[in-house]
Amino acid sequence: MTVMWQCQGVKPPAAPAGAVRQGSLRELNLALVLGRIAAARRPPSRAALAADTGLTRATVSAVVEDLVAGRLVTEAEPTPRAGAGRPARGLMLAGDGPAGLGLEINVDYLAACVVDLAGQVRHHTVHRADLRPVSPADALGRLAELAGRARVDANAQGLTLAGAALGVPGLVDDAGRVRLAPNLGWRDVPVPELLADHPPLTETVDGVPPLVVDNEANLAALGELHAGAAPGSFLHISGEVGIGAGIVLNGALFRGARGWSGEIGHIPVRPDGPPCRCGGRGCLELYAGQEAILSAAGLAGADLPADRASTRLTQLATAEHPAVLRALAEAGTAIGVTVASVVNLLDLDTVVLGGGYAPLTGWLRPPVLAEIERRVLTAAWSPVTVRPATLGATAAAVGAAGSVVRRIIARPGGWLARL
Amino acid sequence: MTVMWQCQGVKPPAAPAGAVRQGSLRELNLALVLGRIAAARRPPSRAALAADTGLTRATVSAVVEDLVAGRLVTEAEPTPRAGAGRPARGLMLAGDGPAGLGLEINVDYLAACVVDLAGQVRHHTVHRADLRPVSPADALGRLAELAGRARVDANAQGLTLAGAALGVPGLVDDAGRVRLAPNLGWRDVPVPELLADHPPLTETVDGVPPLVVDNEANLAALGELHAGAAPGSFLHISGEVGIGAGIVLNGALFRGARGWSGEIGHIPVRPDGPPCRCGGRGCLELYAGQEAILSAAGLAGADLPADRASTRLTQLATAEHPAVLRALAEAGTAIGVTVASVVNLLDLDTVVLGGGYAPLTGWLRPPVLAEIERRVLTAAWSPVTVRPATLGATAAAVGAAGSVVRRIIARPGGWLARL
DNA sequence: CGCTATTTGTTCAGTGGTTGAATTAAATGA
DNA sequence: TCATTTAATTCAACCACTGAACAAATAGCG
Repeated sequence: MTVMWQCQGVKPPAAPAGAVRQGSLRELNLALVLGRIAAARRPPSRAALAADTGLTRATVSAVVEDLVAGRLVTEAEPTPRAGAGRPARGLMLAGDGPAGLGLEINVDYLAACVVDLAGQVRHHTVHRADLRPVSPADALGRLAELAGRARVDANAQGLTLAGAALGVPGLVDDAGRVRLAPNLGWRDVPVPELLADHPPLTETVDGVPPLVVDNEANLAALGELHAGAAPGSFLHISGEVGIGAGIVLNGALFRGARGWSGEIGHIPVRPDGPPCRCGGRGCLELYAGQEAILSAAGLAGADLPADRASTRLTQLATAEHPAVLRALAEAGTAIGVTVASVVNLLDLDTVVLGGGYAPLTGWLRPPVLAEIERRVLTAAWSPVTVRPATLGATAAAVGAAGSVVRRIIARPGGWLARL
Repeated sequence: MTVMWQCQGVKPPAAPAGAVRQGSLRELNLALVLGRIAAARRPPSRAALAADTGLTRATVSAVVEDLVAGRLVTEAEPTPRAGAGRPARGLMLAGDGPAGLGLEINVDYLAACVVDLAGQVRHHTVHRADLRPVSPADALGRLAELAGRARVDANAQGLTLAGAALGVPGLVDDAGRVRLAPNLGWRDVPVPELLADHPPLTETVDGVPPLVVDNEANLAALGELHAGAAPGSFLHISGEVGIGAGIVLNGALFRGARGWSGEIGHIPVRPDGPPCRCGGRGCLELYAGQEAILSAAGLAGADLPADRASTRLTQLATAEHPAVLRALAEAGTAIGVTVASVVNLLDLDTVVLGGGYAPLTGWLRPPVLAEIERRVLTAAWSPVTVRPATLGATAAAVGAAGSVVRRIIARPGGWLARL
């Protein structure tokens, strides 16, 4: 049987860096103009784009024509603008063109969502189930079903899915294989092969396989990058059962030499502390992981599902439950020590608390900031912002879908060539 | 008086990202071809470049013509090559074109060097002096004198200086101002203003001021990137009086949001450890800084100059002096704990020990590797290499000069336009 | 020695894409 | 109503790359 559902991991999609042919020029300008349209707060006119990019109005017109023909851009209706002169026709991202499918497998739920070019979430399904006892093949089967329904819904809305991304709570290699997902109990799961039986969700576009598998913390950070008002560089920490981080540098996710960056949960906080299951000692996860916080708060036996734990902690903290407050202060201090290391190393000016940490930001922020103040050499000149993630619990799925859309915006040539 | 010696810090030189005009195309291909020539091990022919880049032979010929006219490339003499067919004419970087001037101010010496396009060090002067009691203005005056002599020597060799970079052991802001250089005793030193009195070393090329001021650890890492066989991403740790790090990601130095990345010396190793002068507690510098190692080795009172300390330690370690061996093992463990954090976070596969650590690598490596093994989640699948820097004590100056040359190679358009 | 095969480098017409100026389009305001 | 103003399109000119044909320079072979 031929593999119908091609798949890959996180290897950069053949970064060109090669010859700059004649046509590359147009491709670059398509990306440039589309990027400006996407980044603009209100629909810009062709003339404004010309002034903004430095291209001629003639060129912008030609480029925009291509983008409109490719259903990536539409003209906004009568623009309410003052002043004399012919009124500008605003340009905005099309709401009925290509869209991205985002998928997520987590410990206690599956999720699928569809995001259009403009970043709107057009479909969203969450399927709650404890997936630890389920085999990877079965879990992926259920996910494919969810994805199929998402596709039908998207098509009904006039959208065309142009790719999909899947977030998993673990390490993924270049081939899309899940090397290790401890909290899910997966090890060396060949996602591409297991999905080969299922019908493809989309066709390959521009050499990019329709499904990209990535770490959920990475995808959540990407979601934050493109949903929130986050700056070009920040650290996104997701506190779930484990603690993961996505590092966004200069507007791009940094994946590391092998795509395994962001393992912040196993940064040592106290090198001589208690042993961690990773083999090290005194890892952050032992002080600020979900289990650690719950047990410090005296809620160890409650056995709450992951998303409930955070809600419960928020309730108790709001009620000023002393043990919970103490547990959160301790966790915040540990996070702060770690974040101080990261900021000293990378000089980031923003830290986003995501996942289960997001609702707890009010209690975690003070100790985190205190440690940064104490330990970061440059803190005096340049304050570090600590803020909650703007996306909710589904950040990874939305971020996954957003990453697909983002790639289209960054390289529209591929999508247009497909026509 | 007009400022004759323009200056700036580390802000990226107006990253284009803007319009891709007609001419940009040529500029990109100039950079592409020149980059391949620079990266090739033996002088490639035009035909080989065409095959390599994907451009046509016709285009490569035209591009090369421009590069030769601009003195960036020369034809190698009769290439000893076998096989039938017209013999290829190899192309190599010109040894008599533009060159970079690298400068360094450190605690106990000043240095100036000139590096040509091919990466050869064509001039090198070190002026030893304890600069702590000297005023910044005087120190910079002496440096300007050194630079002037370097320029004369370079010109005598037929080289044209196309820019300069200055490394200082401290934090530098966008304007080239040294915000803080603790070991030098500098604070808020406006390098550009202080150098305004001195004659300019070069003219502005392509909008880039002739002098760029940067942290010495950053420049040393850049030097390693382009001298050593280092891969695209690595961490370069310089152990001097303080401990600095340069982070190279995907072949580019990562500077952080404000250019202050790499402050690895103040990453907490033991959050509750002894207080550090930075205000934190248990910083790496307290366990692996030069003073810490010397005092742990029982050499505290020796008061050796910075570069002698490392030599002395090497001698004693070679002689298996027990206290020294113990001190190095402890320092290595502290470095290892910190490096493990970094590798967990960034997934780097190479760590370079530079500065004073380079000659001590034999003793530092085992404990560093041991900590990585224990604490890095992905260590089992992907080994981390720990190796000494290939450049010696002058890595920063050479790296500074190299960074100038590197910019010309990356963007030859600017240099060619100057003609 | 001369011929062929082979590979390198150049020349030249053709084409795609941007430029700049002129032109058309559509509104405001006196 | 018409001048003014700004937006968008049209079109000849130009720049850089492409592809193919051609010239150059060598090795191998009879």
